[in-house]
Amino acid sequence: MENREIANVLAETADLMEIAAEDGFRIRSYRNASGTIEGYPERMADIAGTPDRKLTEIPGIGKGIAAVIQEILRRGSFDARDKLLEKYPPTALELLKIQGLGPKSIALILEHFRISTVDELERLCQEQKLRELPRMGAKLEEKVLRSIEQYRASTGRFLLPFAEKTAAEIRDYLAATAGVERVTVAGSFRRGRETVGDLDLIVSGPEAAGALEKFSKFARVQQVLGLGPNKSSALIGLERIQVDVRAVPEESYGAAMQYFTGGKDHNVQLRQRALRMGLTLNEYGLFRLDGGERVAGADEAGIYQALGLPWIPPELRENCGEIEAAEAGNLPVLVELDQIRGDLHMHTRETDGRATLEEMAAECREMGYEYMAITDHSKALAMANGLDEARVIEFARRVREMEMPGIQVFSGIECDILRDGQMDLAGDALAELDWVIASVHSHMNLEPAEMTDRLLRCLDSPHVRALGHLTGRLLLHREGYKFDFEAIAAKAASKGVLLEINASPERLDVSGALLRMARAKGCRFVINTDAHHPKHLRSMKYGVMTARRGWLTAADLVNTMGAAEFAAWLKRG
DNA sequence: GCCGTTTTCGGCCCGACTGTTTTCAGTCG
Repeated sequence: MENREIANVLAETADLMEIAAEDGFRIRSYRNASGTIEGYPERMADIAGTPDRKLTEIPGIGKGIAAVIQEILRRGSFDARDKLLEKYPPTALELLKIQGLGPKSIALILEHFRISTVDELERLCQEQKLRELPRMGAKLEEKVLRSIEQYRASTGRFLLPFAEKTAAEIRDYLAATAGVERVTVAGSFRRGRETVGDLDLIVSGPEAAGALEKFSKFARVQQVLGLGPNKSSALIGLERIQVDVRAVPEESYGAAMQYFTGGKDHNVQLRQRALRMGLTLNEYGLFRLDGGERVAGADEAGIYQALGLPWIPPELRENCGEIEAAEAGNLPVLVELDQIRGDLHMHTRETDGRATLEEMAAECREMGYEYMAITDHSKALAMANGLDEARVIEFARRVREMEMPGIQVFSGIECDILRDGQMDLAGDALAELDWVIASVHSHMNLEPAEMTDRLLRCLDSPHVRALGHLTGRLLLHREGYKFDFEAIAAKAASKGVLLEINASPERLDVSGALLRMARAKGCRFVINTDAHHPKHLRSMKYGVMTARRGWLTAADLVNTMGAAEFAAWLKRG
């Protein structure tokens, strides 16, 4: 059993304990343990299986939870969890995902109504039954109905780390088949979409058809949806993500990649272009209309070339001008992951991060960065133990004095933007720092005009160098807040304030389309991970994909600069 | 339930908003 699975069991149990109104601190211990285990570099199973090692070595894991982990490793669950699952339907956990309903409300609802699904909850609201319960009224019913809508819109889509991990597992599994030469992930994942609905894999080689058979026997298959000589589909894992695997002949490999990478509209444009040239394009290749002679198909670039175009990077294939740009020779040279020289937004234990300053710095250095910035929270974020002026200054001193050869560490802050647009920290404290990101973490439901004014106002602070996770969107969870993005981008450009491309796979909150708009207004950008743990630093790749979807080049970003150049840029008054 | 230690138990994260109240519980971040 993998750490992630153990962490899931513990986190779910914590949710159930919350519904059961158990002691809050005990619940927190379970949550803490879950987080620790998820990010722990060694497998729990290995530690538990080594005679002279103890799970209690791990901070946050004491005797109680160590025993629980042992039990989970043995049988997938544990006693206290089983008892909770007898008391509450397993779907109680699903109800917790509805924004606006917390554990107390769910416990109350489950006590009074025999419901177990989101559909039934919806009916309760529609029939105005919720208001029969204490402290629940019409407003809440409306709110829950809205939340259910949002919840439904997000189910069936998946965040990139899960999609990536699943795709890699299946790719490796299929690639290990004799006679399979190539296995590649296509689809929206290849285009770098922020979330994916399903996975498309293309397989080729003399035994490609055998790989389809093998795929249907993959250990994590929940349900086989179809299995033929050319294609197999299945739902994978408890999450039931649909995975389609297609076997194609070698000479069609590029055509299949092109066809199944999409996007749909890009492909329509491309096929129309082919027709105008007396050609026809499908997933098997590019052929002459008269006579059917094959023109291209083995590799993707050959297809574009035969259509009179340079190869177009997948991230651009959304039919938003990329074919015209390709034709005119104006495709941008998109930024690449290995051009990123530093990460400028991360947290430590000083506030709500899970690792120390030194641990974060060591990992950044390990990743080959030349520089980095520590940006913990400011005091308005009380739940994260945000820094006040005195702690900011003291912490900045520690950052500067830290011994970490090989990487330059800038002192920074992620400073809250208060409701009125003022910075959460006094100007003279901010002036002590090398780097200030301004972010919204509260009052996210302001009227658009008020939110716009708030953000415009914060741009007047001379200390602000970047706007952090500008739209506030949490993928599959929360919409971004409403404001006049163009106005903010225009002012940020004129003030020389960067827009952050937040690479956290739960955010990626500034879409490619918005990035393009901002770039047209003259904005520059920084890609940051907002890491709360060293492993989160590896999310940089998602930010780069998003930047590429925004047509950005290395020159549009500041963290592609070398350390000296970036330091000089920081110092510009 | 964990931690640290004062080795046997107390501290652990809290402010603001919302909707429902009529003084506050629940939720969120």
